[in-house]
Amino acid sequence: MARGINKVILVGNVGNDPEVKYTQGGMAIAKVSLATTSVRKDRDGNTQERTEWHRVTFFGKLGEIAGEYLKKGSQVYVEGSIRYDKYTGQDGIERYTTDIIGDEMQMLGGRGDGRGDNAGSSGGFAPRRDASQGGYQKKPEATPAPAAAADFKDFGDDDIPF
Amino acid sequence: MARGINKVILVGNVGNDPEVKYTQGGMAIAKVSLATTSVRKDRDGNTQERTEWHRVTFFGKLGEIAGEYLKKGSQVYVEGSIRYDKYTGQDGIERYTTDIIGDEMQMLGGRGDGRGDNAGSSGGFAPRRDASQGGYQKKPEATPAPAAAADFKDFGDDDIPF
Amino acid sequence: MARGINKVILVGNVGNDPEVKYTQGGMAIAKVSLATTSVRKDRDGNTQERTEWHRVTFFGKLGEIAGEYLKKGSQVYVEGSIRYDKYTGQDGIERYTTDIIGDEMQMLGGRGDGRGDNAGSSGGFAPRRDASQGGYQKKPEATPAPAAAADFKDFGDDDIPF
Amino acid sequence: MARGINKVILVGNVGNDPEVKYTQGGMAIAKVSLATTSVRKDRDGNTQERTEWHRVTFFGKLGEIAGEYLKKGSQVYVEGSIRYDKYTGQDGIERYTTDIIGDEMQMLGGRGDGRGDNAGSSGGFAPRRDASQGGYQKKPEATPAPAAAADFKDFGDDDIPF
DNA sequence: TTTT
DNA sequence: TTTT
Repeated sequence: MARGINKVILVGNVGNDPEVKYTQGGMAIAKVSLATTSVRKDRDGNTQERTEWHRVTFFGKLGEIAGEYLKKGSQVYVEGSIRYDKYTGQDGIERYTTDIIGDEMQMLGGRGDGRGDNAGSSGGFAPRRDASQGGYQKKPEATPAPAAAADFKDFGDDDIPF
Repeated sequence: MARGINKVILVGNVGNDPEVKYTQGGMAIAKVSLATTSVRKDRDGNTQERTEWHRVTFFGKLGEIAGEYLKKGSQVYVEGSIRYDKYTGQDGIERYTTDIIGDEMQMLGGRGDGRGDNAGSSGGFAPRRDASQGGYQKKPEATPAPAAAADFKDFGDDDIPF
Repeated sequence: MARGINKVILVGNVGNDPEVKYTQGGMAIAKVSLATTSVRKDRDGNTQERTEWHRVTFFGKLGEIAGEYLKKGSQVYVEGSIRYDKYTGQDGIERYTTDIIGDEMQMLGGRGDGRGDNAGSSGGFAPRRDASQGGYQKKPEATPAPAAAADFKDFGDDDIPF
Repeated sequence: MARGINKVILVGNVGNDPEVKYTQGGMAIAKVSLATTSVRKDRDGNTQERTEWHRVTFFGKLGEIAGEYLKKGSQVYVEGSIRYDKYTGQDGIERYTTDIIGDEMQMLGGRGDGRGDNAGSSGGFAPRRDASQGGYQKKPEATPAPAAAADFKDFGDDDIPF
């Protein structure tokens, strides 16, 4: 019986173009690193800065959207949960990983790349140019058109009046 | 184009047994009041306490679960969004309402009712006894068995490995 | 005794330049409207869009920062709580208001990549030009220099190692 | 310049009595494991359950409160941030840890009805009996009386009217 | 290691 | 209207 809430909310900048691969069943898995930086004053009055790099994974349709629209430098809102895994490396040593499994994503800042070279775009968010070659594995079949970059939230129950 | 995040997280105690009604299409709509109380010290060192009463609405399957399992006094986690509405009363005066539209709910505290009279129950959360008469409107048709009280989160994509 | 969590997380666009006033004790109170828009498909496959306008209030130092840095159109992250109030208008009619009391704020989108080509700028977010005249009431005394626009989070305990 | 939001919200059950130690400066550091369990149906209709064990650390006053009031089995709400660290073990191997740094905590479920029959108790949550011996290190000096177990949120600015 |  |  389920017990508990495991929720993560991140706003940060993506450190790399997404890596996208597909399961045998054709489900997309997109991975990015996401940086969140915080500042504080230490007791000497000096400003201290610290950056956490989150490994964020998106599955399914959201993985496809992330693979299309996120790129190095994008500022993004991510909501998801923390997942801890353990594996044994080829060297026989047990290692641990922590991943954020994203279940909602929203691009921020209009022209989130900051390279500003897509002037003339009416919206600000464009698919990455190399998206069709991107990732390290092709999707085996035709990709359904990604949902508008708009809001990536899944609205489950179509009956619900907003 | 969607822009924005509108997210509310509440943990509080329910002030009343849920009111449940059904749309013509058979969708459940459950409403409860939820109290969240905060304390702080004022500048005189006195403890000040303030309670907010949130109007929480659950639609669809979650509405059915809420109608079955929540009752006056239940401690509950609710995640949802804020919705503002405006209507004109019969007196011709415009009025405004604020509702929390719940899209996740989880009961807290094991036997959240405190009436402890359902001894023998193996779990602690039992449907309200009067659920079948509850609310102010009957559901027009047979209610599908509610999901286990367990975890009320909708897991959208069955492909996603946890 | 306090019971409950009342937390709101918003990402949206500001609808107006902030209104700032000061209490007799000199505490800033800044108010803005913040829009969050969501989209969904209705059962006919049409895209439906709905915008909520949140009334957001910032107190104290955060109110000063909001008053300086937010302006109409700013995209912003806000974390806070919901507060419901009731008052009786001059017409003798009871009315209700809902406000989001912000306790954390972070500006978004301002060339978040850091590769900005206007090197020499300290960061991308500039105070509003008319900030010194802004608002509808002056602060009675000298304003302490606002914290760097950077991260508006209050780090309470200086002892805590990040 | 700070950029980003790194926020975690957990509701779960504590797996062990807290371990509390103190820095040379006398600051408490309390650590607990917190379990969050989720369920979902796999594609064969079988119920799958998965538990994440979060390492949660509380510093300062909140660490003292956690050390006093949390115990194995407690249900608790925690809000904080994720922190990743890397260290080299005595075996010379680099290892990584992930911790949740708690900055708000609230105990849940403590006889949420309030009609409790052990009148005379001040409230439902009692300090752990062995708190004075608890943890694996003593605090070097007198502990300031912990804040009421009530609400552990730090209200920063005493001027703020709720 | 928790909880249901 | 809840809860402590």
